[in-house]
Amino acid sequence: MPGQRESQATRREQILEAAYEVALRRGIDGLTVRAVAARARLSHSLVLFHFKRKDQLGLGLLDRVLAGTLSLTVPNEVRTIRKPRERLQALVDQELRRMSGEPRRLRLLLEFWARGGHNAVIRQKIGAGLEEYRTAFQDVVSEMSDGKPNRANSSAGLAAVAVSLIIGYPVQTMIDPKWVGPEEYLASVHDVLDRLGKAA
Amino acid sequence: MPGQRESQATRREQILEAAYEVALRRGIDGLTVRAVAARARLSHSLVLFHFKRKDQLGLGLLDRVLAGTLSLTVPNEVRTIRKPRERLQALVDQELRRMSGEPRRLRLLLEFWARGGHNAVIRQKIGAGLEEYRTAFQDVVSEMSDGKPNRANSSAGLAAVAVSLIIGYPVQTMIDPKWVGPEEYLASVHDVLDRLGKAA
DNA sequence: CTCTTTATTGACCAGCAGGTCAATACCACT
DNA sequence: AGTGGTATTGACCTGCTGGTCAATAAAGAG
Repeated sequence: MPGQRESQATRREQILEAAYEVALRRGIDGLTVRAVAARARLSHSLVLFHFKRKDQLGLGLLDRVLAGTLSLTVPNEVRTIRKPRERLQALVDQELRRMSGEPRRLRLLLEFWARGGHNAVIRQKIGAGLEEYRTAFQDVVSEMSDGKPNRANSSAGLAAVAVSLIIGYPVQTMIDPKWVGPEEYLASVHDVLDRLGKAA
Repeated sequence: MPGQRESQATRREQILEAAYEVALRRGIDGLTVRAVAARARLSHSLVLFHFKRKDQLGLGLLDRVLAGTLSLTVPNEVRTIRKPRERLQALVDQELRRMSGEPRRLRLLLEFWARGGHNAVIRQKIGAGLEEYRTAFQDVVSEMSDGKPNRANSSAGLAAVAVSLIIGYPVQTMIDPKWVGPEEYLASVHDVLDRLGKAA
């Protein structure tokens, strides 16, 4: 006996929300069609009706996670900083704190990330998000090699390094939270970036 | 009808080797008792005989992976470098290349890492390996804040940053291999580390 | 040679997974 | 009121999973 009807769009959204919560708690392994359905108080057939296959549900969830993590918004306070070096610093600072702020979501992204090694679609999706993220970074600091461009401050390499520094901390933290505090890590990062671009 | 007999130790090793190969190809999801048994040309009951539970097999495999990735051996050429800054550089260089050298193994570690979020035993094991790894790093560069120790070159924070830089590159690479080449990345890292510790 | 121990196997089981399908109730339109 | 499309459901199927168990063969002890 069918229950309450809903529009396609809102149901999909509701299911994705349930999937997100399930994945946060039980991990991607625990992301079973039936678990999601139970969480959303729906029959598991209905979930399969809206997302034809299970992987489509997973990919939908991945989009959600990517939008939450690998999307860089540069606030005006940062954009208006004149010195590119300080701009980069402020941005790294902001993103590091943002990533650390929601560790469970990042952990979920990391799970997808690892699976990207065996799943081409996942790899491609994350690749697109990551490229966009790095490019945004690159744009913000593109003028850093200002005048004397050498191989070392290639903006592409610099963006990659920045990403490493940003995701590196929460990734280490999720394995042992009580190692280095964020202040200590950020201090080292600051010190490293601070001297970047200055002539020796 | 039982087949060839083997000593406990060698069989365990053989099974672990098979598990490693299976996990490399199919990922941890694909790491099923039967798949491992088939790979080792054994009955799946025998695998369960040597590793009482499936998770014990997984943990044994994790030990193997950790020993291969998060163990730092400092060669004499590096240890005898006099300036701590150059020593750190050489070490980061070596480790970055080593990690990038066997990307599939690092990918497997990353899978375990992600699962560490939901599994306390895994988290603890990786935590121990990671701590050892960082400590070794810390020891090598402990004299960097040489004379004028400020909060920025706290060796703990510096070790964490180094680890971020090292694992950050192959982790990004495994998602899109054709972004920044290792030379470009290493150049940026060099540049960043090169200026570390120099007075402004 | 016998007896015990132990590594090995195939048969079997229960549980849960994803997926299919016919039946059904709700809604919009005429 | 009737009609058709569609969201929703429960029952069902098949395949694979981890795990158990009794039977069996090899090896060693006496």
